[in-house]
Amino acid sequence: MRILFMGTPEFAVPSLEALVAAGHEVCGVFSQPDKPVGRHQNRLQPTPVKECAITHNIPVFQPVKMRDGTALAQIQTLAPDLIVVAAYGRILPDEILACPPKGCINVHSSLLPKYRGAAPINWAVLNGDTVSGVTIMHMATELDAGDIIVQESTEIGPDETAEELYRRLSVLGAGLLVQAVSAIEAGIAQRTPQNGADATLAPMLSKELSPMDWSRTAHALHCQVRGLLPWPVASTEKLTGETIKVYRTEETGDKTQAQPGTVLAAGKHGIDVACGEGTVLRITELQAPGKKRMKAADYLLGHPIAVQSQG
RNA sequence: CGCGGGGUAGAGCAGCUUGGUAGCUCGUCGGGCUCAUAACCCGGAGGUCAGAGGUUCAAAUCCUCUCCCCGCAA
Repeated sequence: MRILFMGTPEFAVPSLEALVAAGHEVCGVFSQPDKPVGRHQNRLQPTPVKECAITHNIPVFQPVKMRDGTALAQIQTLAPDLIVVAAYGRILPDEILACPPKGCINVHSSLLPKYRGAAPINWAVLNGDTVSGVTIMHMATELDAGDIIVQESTEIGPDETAEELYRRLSVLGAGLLVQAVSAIEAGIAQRTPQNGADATLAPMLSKELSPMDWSRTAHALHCQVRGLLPWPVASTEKLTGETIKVYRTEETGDKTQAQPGTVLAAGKHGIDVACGEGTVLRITELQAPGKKRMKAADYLLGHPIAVQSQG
């Protein structure tokens, strides 16, 4: 099938690779415009999807605007049977959605109608969900609200981070996408409307989500730490005065009478901090300003933290 | 050349302002204590101070350039 692919970050790469590997004719790739990334703000970086497209000699298009007609004209010239969107980061106007004869489908990293929006994987982990998944659906005018073609769930491990789940779902989504495309090609694709009443939103993340409130339970904080990876990362300045990013934690299962935020222990196992409802969270990996990410035990060798008296 | 922080023993850090014996904690090795130990005591090994050049009687420290790492931005 002749397919136009739209995607931007790493998540979309396995889907693009899978379509190519499945023998579909990917006639073009849309990706977000190159942006300065990282330390060299003077240099533009291609998106992961663009880099992948180039290795397969697929023409790349990076329209700045989707609604000024040029994007539509390019699509009409490419004349795809189907448009596949995976984390493109743009809302497509109706005239584009209506363009390809087989329609537009989307790879979304949640079990829709839960977690419509930009950051479904992170929010699933932040909320302490134990199940996540991928949905392939038709695209509708309303964001992530289209009819579901196929869906597959997967368990979220108790210590799994959003970053790890992201990688797993990108692969899961790629496989499911190829199934869906085959079904569409064969004319046997399912089409199940979403129950809009069950819909929840997963908005973009921000640094405001980073600070850790030690009066929350160890479990809630553990979810916060896992869910905010790889960005913006949970942080606390209560321990040392400087802002420490917290990369990995464990729920100790211990109980304490100490005030939330009290450092109960600091040693080679990590830093144990009292949390809400008498629970205890152990920080095992962190990052100090200007430093690399390191084991909490290593950090302590050069930055002793006083264990506070419990009260 | 976007702004800022950093590179010192296997790990995490101090020392640099004011040049003059390479320091701390942990790990490691050996010995001791102990029923025993991740505990404690004694002793040892381990560093071209990121690299190159310069100033100087003398550079981890001051000057110049290069490389690498981290944060800011998403």
